[in-house]
Amino acid sequence: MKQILELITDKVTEAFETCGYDKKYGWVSISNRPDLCEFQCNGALAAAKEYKKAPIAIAGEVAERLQTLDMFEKCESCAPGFINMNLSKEYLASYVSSMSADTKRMGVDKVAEPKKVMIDYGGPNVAKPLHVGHLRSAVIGESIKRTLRFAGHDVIGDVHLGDWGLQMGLIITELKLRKPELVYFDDTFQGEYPKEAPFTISELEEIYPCASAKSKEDEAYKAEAMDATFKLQHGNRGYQALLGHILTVSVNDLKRNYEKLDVTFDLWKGESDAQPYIPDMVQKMKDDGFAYISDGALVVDVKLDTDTKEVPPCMILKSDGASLYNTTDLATMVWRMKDYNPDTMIYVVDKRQELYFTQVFRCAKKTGIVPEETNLHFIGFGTMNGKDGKPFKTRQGGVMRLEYLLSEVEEKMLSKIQENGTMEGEEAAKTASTVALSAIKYGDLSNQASKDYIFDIDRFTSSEGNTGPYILYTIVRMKSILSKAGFDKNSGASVLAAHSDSEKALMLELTKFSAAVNSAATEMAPHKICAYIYDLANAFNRFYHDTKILAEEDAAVKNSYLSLLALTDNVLETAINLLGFEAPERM
RNA sequence: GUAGGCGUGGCGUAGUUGGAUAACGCAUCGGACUCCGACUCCGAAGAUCGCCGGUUCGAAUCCGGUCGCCUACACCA
Repeated sequence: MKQILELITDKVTEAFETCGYDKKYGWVSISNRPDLCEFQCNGALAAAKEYKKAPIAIAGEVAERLQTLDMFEKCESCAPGFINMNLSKEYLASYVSSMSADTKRMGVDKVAEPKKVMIDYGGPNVAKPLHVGHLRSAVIGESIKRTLRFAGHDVIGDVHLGDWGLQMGLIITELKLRKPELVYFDDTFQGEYPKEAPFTISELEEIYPCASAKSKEDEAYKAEAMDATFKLQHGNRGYQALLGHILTVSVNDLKRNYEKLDVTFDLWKGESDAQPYIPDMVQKMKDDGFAYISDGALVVDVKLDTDTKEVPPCMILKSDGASLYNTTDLATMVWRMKDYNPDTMIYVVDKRQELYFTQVFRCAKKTGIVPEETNLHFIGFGTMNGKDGKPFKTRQGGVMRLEYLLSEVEEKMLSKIQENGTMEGEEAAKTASTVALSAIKYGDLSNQASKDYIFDIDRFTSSEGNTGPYILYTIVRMKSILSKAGFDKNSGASVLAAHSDSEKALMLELTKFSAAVNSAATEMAPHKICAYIYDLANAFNRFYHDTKILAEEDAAVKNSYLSLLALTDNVLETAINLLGFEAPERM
């Protein structure tokens, strides 16, 4: 279905042409003066230069021609040369009705050329609990994934686990100290290792920080951990079996936590999956003459003449010959290209890693790991700060676990529900977590991803203002009316011409859905969806305020109202789904 | 030091391919409704868009300079 702006632009373009002007002047935008009109065209102002004619004269000619169309209710020129347009109520109603008939997509077309997109987000570390630092990547990545998918692309999400390196050696070392009797530490053992892991997730979460702290004080301990890491990476059977257990236990726990956030991944690959590709990759870089030794380390130059800043070479191997983060990330691209051959790879990462990723991206292109036409896209997000404007910390000053943050917000929502006394028990708890998630995600996503933002729990959980709970409340209210009326939400029934200004305004807002989704998808900017949702919710509330829906006596009018409500509900629920949360039935 | 980002009413944020009176929320003040579920609606007050200059008929937006804050600058990920 064509977007409303395209349809109008088509007509205005045509009018410019028939009046003898270039069609490029016919572009139309949504009015920035809603008090004057709904849509505007500024083309006459620009055309005035080329045709050496007063802009108002050009605008007048074009407007006169447009007036003859029944698409418009009003179409007039306005000093110094604007063309102001209002759609006719009938035309608008018919457009909205066709949106309504399309109950799955509400008039949003899929992209003409779907791309295969891999999106790398999450980035949790094995054996370590998720903390608030992981929140933004998960929330933003999930939303972009869903939005691109809705737009029609083929999207694969990969969690990209941190499951390689010294941390594994540390865990093994500490485990050996505590339970030396385990068969994993018996080098002579030839049999099959137990299927059951020799630890639980809570033990694991305790072991890692303990080992990490010890290694900082105890040189010998650290040496042992490094040795364990080396053995693990060079085929020690027992250690590899342990790694398998660590992965299983940890990934199960991570899945549980991501599930609470309503975040899912198609792939649970990690750094360890990239290791087999490293030797050949490095060898090829050497053979092709890209990699050379600098200060003992193997590097690839990625500087460009156009750089205004110093871009250091991309390091491939450390001077001791060991691989590092870069190596793993590049090798990850190797298997991603080999197994999936995506058109685009997106990385949703802290913006402080931008320079690092330009190095890696350039290196990947230069060495041919990734072909020139593949799009590598870095989405850097800012820091989540506390009310003091500094990075978010617990009261004790530590890093807060994501689970605790989540339950704190849930408790807050639960107490609100209890105050209202509308529900209790399991339903109350479930609703509280649904609303809590909306508060957290909407609070995050309504800001531009690249900017820092302040996590203000009181503001985010409020049911007033531009918040998740406000949006949900608006939706719940609509659902309630629809169910009271016994209206089938998915009937796709048509809508009559607007009876009031607020109803027309609501319809106009609905027509902008397609454009909003499109720009959010192409710009990978979830905050655009938030802005749209909020505008739509407001438009609905204005309509709701001055229209008695259930009490409407004319059955046809009432039915039209309900259709409009169903469509609004449908659009809002689809939109919040793109943000990664959903609405409860009641709240 | 070099490079990048940011600076918009008291607070939190939109708006940056240049376009009409700089938008929204919170907070403040005044009304309406209290009916279809924590509400909602209408209105008022409040910003020389960090500062200076330039380009333009027109600048929050582009250019130059300047101040402030944040960040990154190879053997950590």
